[in-house]
Amino acid sequence: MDKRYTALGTSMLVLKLLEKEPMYGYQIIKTLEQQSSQVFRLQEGTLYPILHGLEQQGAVISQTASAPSGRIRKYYHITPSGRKLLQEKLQEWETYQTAVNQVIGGVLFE
Amino acid sequence: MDKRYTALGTSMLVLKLLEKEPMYGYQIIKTLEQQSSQVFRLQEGTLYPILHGLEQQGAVISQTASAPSGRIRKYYHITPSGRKLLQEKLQEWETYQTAVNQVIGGVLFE
DNA sequence: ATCAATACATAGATTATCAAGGTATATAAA
DNA sequence: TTTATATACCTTGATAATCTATGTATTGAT
Repeated sequence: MDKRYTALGTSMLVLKLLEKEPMYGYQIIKTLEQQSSQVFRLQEGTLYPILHGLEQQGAVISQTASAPSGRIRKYYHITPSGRKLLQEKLQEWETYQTAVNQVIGGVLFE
Repeated sequence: MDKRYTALGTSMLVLKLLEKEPMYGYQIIKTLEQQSSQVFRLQEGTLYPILHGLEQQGAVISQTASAPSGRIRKYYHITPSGRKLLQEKLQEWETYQTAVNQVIGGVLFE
C-alpha cells in the first residue's frame, strides 16, 4: 500500500482470507489486491512479518507443500484461536468505522 | 486512543471538526471523544503535533484569543487549502472503507 | 489550601508499514 | 539459449503515526 492505513486492518484482512481457505504468502498479496480492486497493494516486507507474528501467537499454522509445478509453497491455516482473534478484529473495525462515520456525518447509516 | 487506528483518520477528523467551527486543542479532544461515543480518546501528545503539522502545511491557521474566563486559548481555523485537503482525505477514507468491506464481505453495501 | 479540570507543549519509545535488497525456481519470449 | 518476467520466500533499515510520560500554568470547586 502506498498509504498508511491501519494496524487493525492488515492482519484482520489476512485472517479473513485464511478463514475461507489456507493460502500462501504470495497468494494472499495477489488475492487482497484483486478483491480490494487494487486498493491494497501489500508489500512482502509487510506481509511476511505479519504472518510470522500471527504464527507465533498461534493464530495460524504453516505447512509446507509442493505445488503441481513442483514449486515449494508455505500454506498458512487459521486456527481456532485465530478465528477468535478475527472476530475481535472485525468487531473493532465495526466500532471504529461507525465512530468515524458518526464524526464525519457519513451517509452510510441512513 | 488505546488502539492504533489510522493515519488517515486523525487529521481528517480534526479538519472535519474545524470545518464546522474554529476550535482550540482541548476542545477538539473533548468534542471528538463525545461525538464518537468515547471511541476516540485522542492524547495531547497526538493532537498537538498534528495541529502544528497542519498549520505548517497551511491547512489551518491559529489565532490566540482569550476566553470569557480570561484564559488564553489558541483557536485553529481551517483554510481553503485545508478544506481541499479534507475533501481528499474524506475521499480516501471512502475508498479505504469500501475496499475493506469488500474483502470482509461487509453488509453495509447491500 | 488543595485537588481536579482546563490548556498549552515537548521528548522518547513503540509499532506498522514501506523501500530496498537478497535468494531461488518456473515459464515464456527473444 | 539467453533473457526477462512472474512466482515465492525472506530480512534489514528507514519513516511516520501514535502513545506514554513529563512539564508548565491557570481556573474553579471542595
